[in-house]
Amino acid sequence: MNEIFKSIEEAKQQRILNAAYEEFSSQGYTKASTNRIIKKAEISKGMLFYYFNNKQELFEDLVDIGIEYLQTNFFELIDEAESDFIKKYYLASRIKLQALHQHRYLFEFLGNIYLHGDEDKLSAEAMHKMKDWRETGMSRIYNNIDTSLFRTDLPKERVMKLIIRCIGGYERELTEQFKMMDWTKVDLQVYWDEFDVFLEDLRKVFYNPQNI
Amino acid sequence: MNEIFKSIEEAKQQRILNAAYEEFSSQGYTKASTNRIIKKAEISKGMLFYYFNNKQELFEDLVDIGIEYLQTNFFELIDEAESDFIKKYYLASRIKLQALHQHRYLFEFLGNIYLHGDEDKLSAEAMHKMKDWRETGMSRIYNNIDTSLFRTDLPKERVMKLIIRCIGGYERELTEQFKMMDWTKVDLQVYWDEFDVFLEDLRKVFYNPQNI
DNA sequence: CACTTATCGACCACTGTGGTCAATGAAAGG
DNA sequence: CCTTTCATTGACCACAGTGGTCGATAAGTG
Repeated sequence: MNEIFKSIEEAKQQRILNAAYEEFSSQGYTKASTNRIIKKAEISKGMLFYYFNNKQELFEDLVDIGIEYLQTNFFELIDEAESDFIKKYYLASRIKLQALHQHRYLFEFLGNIYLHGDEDKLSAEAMHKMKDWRETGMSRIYNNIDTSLFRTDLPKERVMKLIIRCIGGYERELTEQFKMMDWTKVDLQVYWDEFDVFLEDLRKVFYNPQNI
Repeated sequence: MNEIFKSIEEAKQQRILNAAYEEFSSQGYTKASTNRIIKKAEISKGMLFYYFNNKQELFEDLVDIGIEYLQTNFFELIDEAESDFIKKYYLASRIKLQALHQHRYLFEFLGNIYLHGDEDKLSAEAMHKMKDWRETGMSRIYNNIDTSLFRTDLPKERVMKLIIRCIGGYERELTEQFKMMDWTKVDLQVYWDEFDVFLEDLRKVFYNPQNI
């Protein structure tokens, strides 16, 4: 798909990808600056346009590469068979953090495309891929849930929504904290321990006491 | 403080304020464009620099005006005496929505100043005012909570955190939905009804059954 | 009438944009 | 060894957008 770029030194690829993901995810397509990207990636201007012919193609390649990466390094690692929702979500979070470690801004990049109104920069094919990827990915997490574990005084769907909101709120707190520091160097164990406590609380609150 | 601006037609003031809040909150100080502001506010370039001498002063005035507005139209309306946390949070949300109706991007503007790294554009006085405003405002909501209403099998603080995360997640869902549509014209009653159901669920889940 | 105040947008110097390309170094092949 | 191919650079370009100015008016006031 882009032989030249894919044939260069892996570390350099990563530097360019991460710089570009960060720039596009924070600025959106139009305001993203190729100059800032090359500065952050520490390559010359000529090289960027040698690897990717222009801004548009760079963007398209980023989407393709990103989708493929998450496909193999996130969604496919989620255990569809696991039916305990909280456990499954926990495992998914761990995998997500693993992926974030390598491509810190990838999730933000793909998530913000629609937010920035950059859909029109996507080829019909890429758009289809993204939709597909999103749906099958989500279904991997949200399907095959054993709702009989839930407390019974509330409708299943509402329990599930509450759980999702709680975890979402927690994730948001964490990422906001992490934004401040160089979290690739932070000892994550502390945070995982806190996370464990949090999930136990969730169990106590949202599961049927018999099933804890 | 800025007599010229404050003496003009109220509707025009609002148009300018909203346009500026939107621009600064989404772009940050440096990237915010006065050209886009005047276009959105439908005034001429000359007028903007007639009311506010330059970009910097415009920004400072926005902060001052915003803080004052939220002081009288948000924080002071919160009933400090209310000790039922869920009820209080509900009332605060209603007041917030009321305020959002008039200045849609004000909360975002003030909230994002630090995020965008625009603290240096603030005078020491404004900085102090903001800190003060934040702290007393927050304490108005989070102080004087009757934690004896909470379920007793979890530490109070953890129950409270869970509640906050749930409501935060819910608010986020809503604002993301609202971003898509012109929500100043939406019938909000539907959403308030849903919100009521949601809060009842929270009660059931996080309060001691005796106290529901 | 004069004098002040409100309003406009063409204009300015300047910065940053995406993209090009002639020049050079490095590697490979015969 | 020379030639050809590939990798790499950054000065350079036309252009778009920037914050800010200012002389020309129009509107109001006394």
